Amino acid sequence: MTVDSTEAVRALAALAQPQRLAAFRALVVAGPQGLTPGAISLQLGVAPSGLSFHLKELTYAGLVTAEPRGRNLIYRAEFGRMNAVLGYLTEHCCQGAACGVDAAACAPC
Amino acid sequence: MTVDSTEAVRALAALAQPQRLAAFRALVVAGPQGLTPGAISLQLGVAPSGLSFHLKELTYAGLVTAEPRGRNLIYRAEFGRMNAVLGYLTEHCCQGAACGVDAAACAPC
DNA sequence: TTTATAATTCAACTATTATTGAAATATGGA
DNA sequence: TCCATATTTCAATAATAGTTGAATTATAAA
Repeated sequence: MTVDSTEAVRALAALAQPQRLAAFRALVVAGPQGLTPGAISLQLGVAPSGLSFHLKELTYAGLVTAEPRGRNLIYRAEFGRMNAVLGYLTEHCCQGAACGVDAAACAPC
Repeated sequence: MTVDSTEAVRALAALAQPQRLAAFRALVVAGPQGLTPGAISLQLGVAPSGLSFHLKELTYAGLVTAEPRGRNLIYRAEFGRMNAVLGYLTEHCCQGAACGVDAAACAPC
């Protein structure tokens, strides 16, 4: 999976906000099991309506998905998309220059 | 070199704008030689005053530096910083989950 | 010293994004 | 059916970001 520059900008914008980055990180930690907005709201101490706005931004950027489950929604991080964004940045950060990337920085995955 | 979440947000915000991402990419391609604002302005077709604003954002985020040279400025991409941002995202994208990162995505560097 | 060039700064304006609280929608359980 | 819970939507507002063109600063060259 790859991402073009417009999609990259969208994803970067989605993550470029403290609460959204925190929400995304929480979803990353939660893994495939995902989290409900209520759980995220509680965990981060953000108002539900504000969180809903932010989750919509992340969804629009393709970084998370939502699945209805009873009267909850389960939000999950879209790891494939996030990796595609990382791929875009890696590729365009290194083009035409020895950029000294430490392979170890990639290893934790 | 590493980056905390505040610095990561700052860098993401700096790149989350089409003209800035384009300017940064141009500087990455230019490598250590760097580019003057005039050259970037010409290359991307952006107004000098607008470009100056955008370059200031990138500088504030630590992603570029400026060095005076005669009556020009030479802007250069800060590869170390960019890699630190990539490191932050990689680390926090993978935490607690098998995220299926393709090692090849890291290889181009 | 004067002139031309490179870039930034500033002010005014427009557009986008974020926050808040109240109202709406929908589901599950009593 | 009725009530409580989970979440979203909406409207109003506040804050931040981006654009434009004119003015400013500083350097180099004539």
